[in-house]
Amino acid sequence: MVTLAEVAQHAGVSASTVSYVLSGKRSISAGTRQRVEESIQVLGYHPNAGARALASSRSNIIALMIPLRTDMYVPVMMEIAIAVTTSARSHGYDVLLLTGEEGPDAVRRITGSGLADAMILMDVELDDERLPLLRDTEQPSVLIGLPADTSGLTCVDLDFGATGALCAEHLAMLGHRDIAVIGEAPAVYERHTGFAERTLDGLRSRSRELGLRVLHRPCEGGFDAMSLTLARVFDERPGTTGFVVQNESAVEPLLALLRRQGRAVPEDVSVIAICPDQVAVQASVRLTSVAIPAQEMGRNAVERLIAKLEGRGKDEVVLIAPELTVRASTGPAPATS
Amino acid sequence: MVTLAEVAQHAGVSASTVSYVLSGKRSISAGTRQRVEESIQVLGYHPNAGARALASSRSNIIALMIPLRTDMYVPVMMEIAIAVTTSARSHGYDVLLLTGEEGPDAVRRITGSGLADAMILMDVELDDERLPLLRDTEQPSVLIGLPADTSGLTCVDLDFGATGALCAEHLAMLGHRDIAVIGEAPAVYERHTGFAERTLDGLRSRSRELGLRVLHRPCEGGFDAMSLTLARVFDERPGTTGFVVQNESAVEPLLALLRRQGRAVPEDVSVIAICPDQVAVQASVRLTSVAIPAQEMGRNAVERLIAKLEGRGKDEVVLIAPELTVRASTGPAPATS
DNA sequence: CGACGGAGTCGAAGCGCTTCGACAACCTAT
DNA sequence: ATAGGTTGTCGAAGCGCTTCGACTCCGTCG
Repeated sequence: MVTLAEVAQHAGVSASTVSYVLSGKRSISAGTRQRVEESIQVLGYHPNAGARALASSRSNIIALMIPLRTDMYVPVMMEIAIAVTTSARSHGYDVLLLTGEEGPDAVRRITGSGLADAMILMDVELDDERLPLLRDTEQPSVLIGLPADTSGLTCVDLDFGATGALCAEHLAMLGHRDIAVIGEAPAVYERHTGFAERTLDGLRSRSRELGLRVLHRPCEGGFDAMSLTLARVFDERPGTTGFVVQNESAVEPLLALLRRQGRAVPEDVSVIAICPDQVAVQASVRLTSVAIPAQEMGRNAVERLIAKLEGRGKDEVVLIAPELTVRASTGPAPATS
Repeated sequence: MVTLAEVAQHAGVSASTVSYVLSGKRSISAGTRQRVEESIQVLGYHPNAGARALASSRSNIIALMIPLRTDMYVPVMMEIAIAVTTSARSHGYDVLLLTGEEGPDAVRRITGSGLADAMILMDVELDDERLPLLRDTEQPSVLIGLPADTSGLTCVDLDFGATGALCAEHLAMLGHRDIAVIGEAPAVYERHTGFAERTLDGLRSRSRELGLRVLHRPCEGGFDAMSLTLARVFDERPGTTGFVVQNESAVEPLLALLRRQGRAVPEDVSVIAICPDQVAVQASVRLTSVAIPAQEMGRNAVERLIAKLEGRGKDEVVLIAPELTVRASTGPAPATS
């Protein structure tokens, strides 16, 4: 293992000089810099992370808490995680992966041990028990998601309220009157995960203004659950012609079921999905959708976090404006029979 | 920030004693131990990770390199990542997330800096450029996946060769004669990712023994790609009655297309998927499948790694035996027309 | 022309922890 | 009673790095 001291000796300078070459915190003559950099190359030097963390009290690590559960749509999580990791790296940070499993203790452990300089939390509940800890600590943090009380916090999220409203508007504009929302699994609501409720609120209040009737049904993913849910929807509101699907693992089952029932999409029934674009274009019908901008959320969160770490950056709530892309799954409401 | 020294003072012992209480590396009297533990509680002490790493030259961190690409089925990756993280935590390790993006440099950076004590690599190519580095270093590592040359390496993977064979056997037993393999995206083969080729090899050689005719077609996920692929399959081999699908994002499109063409599953056509069980039961037909045991792979990899870190544990290749579960998507081949 | 300031470098003092050797106190076995 | 072992505790020496103050050159300005 090569140390700073060895590099210094090899380059004929003092250890501190090498350190300053590395950090750029003091000016170094061109000649010295070059000699040092050569020695680093030749010896294959890599600064020791522990020593660096100890001396500077910065680990250059960002902690990322991802949900453990499997009832949330996973690709989105994965995409965010990768976006976070990639952009963190481009700022010189590594990412430590934590699962929600440990809960608030994980927050204590990380802030206490100085393992990470900052953290990003995903899957935030409306009244998340980790929040008080975050407010108390010096350690910068960013939430991906929106709790009920955002005071003293920085949050990044898709504007799910607007997303719901957008769906309502699109369907209303096409002349639909009875619409059904296929929501996330019941557990997601019980846990009071903000995004699901906010979507619904946004959709409902805009629907009221537009004179749409809304039926909301939570739904576990999969074919069987969707089948039951769909039956009950048409049972209760036979005239339903518009669907908004939030649970992505219900999308394909829904399409298959509608097909099987002889209801054509989009001639008889329109479907809007809230999902990443990739999913929308890969489905068995090219789906009109509101995109979940996973990449952007991850990148944005990292950028806020870095800003905070560097002293710029304030507490703020960033709501990304939703965009609805019209594809082949929505069309004018059929003439009333 | 509370330090060891403060705990020591509060408990009326020396710093080294506190350290020994924490590590258990020397015997401590019951009384002292208790006083120290109380002080730790009262003061809310958390050992500083950097200092600990520096002094002990162990960071208690495992690095996990996941693929960046999006052409691989993501839920499996996510599941493995979560399994790795969870079991690492239960052994007292944290997980550092790296994307394949950095390539071999990431390996150098991690081993050089002592940021992690060991690493787990996913998405291993047959002739992966990271392997020489791993063989050269002292740092323990485990691959999830199987390269061409496993000498000096520890690998954990599903036995994809046997998986392919198993699929062939099942279809042969049901009387099918012409089968098609819907493979991963072409890029996966070009990259020489081991699992895809091994599945195919296993399937082909067993098919030869059993007298099955095999048509293999790589396929990007999604409806459009699958539609093209399927057309070409039936064009070339109109008598195809059995499908083995490796690319999970092709499963639903395939089912939808078959339905649309009026081919009933499993009466006219049988479909086997290679995918996590959850996917198989949630599909629009309950799929006969060979499970990808993501959890087990993750857990297993961590256990081997810990064993190596503790000095037990040798280089070995662990191939998990595949299990085929018969569900509703396979049945006897239709009588030849 | 002397005082001054900036650029470039060095030495030394830690950062908070682990770990080694030393030592005191006690408990056996002779 | 004494040698020998255990057991429990302490002090001190680092681990490899950052960073502060100090120092030496220079070039510059009044």
